[in-house]
Amino acid sequence: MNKRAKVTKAQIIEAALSVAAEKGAGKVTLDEVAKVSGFSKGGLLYHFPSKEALISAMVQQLVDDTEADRQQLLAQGDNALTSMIKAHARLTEQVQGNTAMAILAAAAEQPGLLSPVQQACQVLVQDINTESGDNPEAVLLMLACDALWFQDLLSISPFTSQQKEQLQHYILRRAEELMP
Amino acid sequence: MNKRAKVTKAQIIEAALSVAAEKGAGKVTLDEVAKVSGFSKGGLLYHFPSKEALISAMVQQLVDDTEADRQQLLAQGDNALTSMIKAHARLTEQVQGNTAMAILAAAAEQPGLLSPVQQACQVLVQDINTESGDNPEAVLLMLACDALWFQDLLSISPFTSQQKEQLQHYILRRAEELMP
DNA sequence: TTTACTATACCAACCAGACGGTATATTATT
DNA sequence: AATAATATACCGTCTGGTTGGTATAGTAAA
Repeated sequence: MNKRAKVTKAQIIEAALSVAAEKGAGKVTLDEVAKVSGFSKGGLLYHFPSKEALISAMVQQLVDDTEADRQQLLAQGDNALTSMIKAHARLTEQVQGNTAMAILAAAAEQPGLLSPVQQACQVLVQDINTESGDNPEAVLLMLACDALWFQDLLSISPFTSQQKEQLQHYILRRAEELMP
Repeated sequence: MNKRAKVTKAQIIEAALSVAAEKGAGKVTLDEVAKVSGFSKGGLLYHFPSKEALISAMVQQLVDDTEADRQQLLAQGDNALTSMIKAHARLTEQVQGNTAMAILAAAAEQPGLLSPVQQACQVLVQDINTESGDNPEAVLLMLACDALWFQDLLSISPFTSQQKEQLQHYILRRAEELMP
């Protein structure tokens, strides 16, 4: 797969994510993605052999991006818990914060497409448990962080952005206390 | 609205929830719901003037049921935080645990349909903050509880059911310590 | 108590448009 | 020229929604 195809694929995925964000996770149709991306429907199906393949790629990109962020933070010396928290915060702050919409699009299309996400979650929990010596407090902080993310994803967050930031700082501080 | 209509509406909603759970949140079509519920498509549209109205009713039922549970626990003397945690646990344990699928179905159809959920969340946070004197620890416990629920909803939970139970107990214990 | 009327609850058939996907043609790139 | 990339034109199916109608139940007048 050369560079041009990669760029095109990325554009298509980005368009699909924005459709999901604006019209609803279940409204990701090939016609609409074609219109938004500027490519024709035939063009989409050249790069992704089916709609399912497209959504699967969206999910994979989300998983890969998040994992890359986390690995980078780990390499900088952060522990598993704080790196996870920071990686999540980055996802939320993203200017084009639609990346996570892949999850809802997959849940709408076929829940089975989410298994890469589950696997990534399992690895994460394992890492955190190993590092914290199975301290449930660590998992609790991870879950709280997750919830803020889920709430944003569904646009049901009861917090203002400032409150969310404060909460994230609070969680991060607690994590640092926990794993010095 | 008399009893018969109420029963029929409930049956339709139940069928819609099971379709969402089995086929995916975006696959809730009138045809499929008609087939599963045993009513005709015309019958559905007699009770719910549009698909959107049906999904909206699903969301409202979820909000109402949860709020009823919570109020009952509050009346028994529980505080806002522990009653919320217990109400969430009940939702998860429900034999026909599809109720929460309303959220994903709404996210698939039109994200705006989720605003009742957001309002309910706001009330919840307000109650918890008032009772705890704005102690962020209380919100943190609420979020952790939420996350377990979201993970189940999307079938991406990295925990076994036993681990989930343990975590819920841990959260509940912490909540009781926090608000004696 | 029968009869006429009305409202509720539901259904089968249909429609116009949207859907995912295919087949084929056309244009760029190498 | 050969291959990769994109566009156009369709096709069969499914979609949300409409229509006209039926059966049942209640209600009121005779």
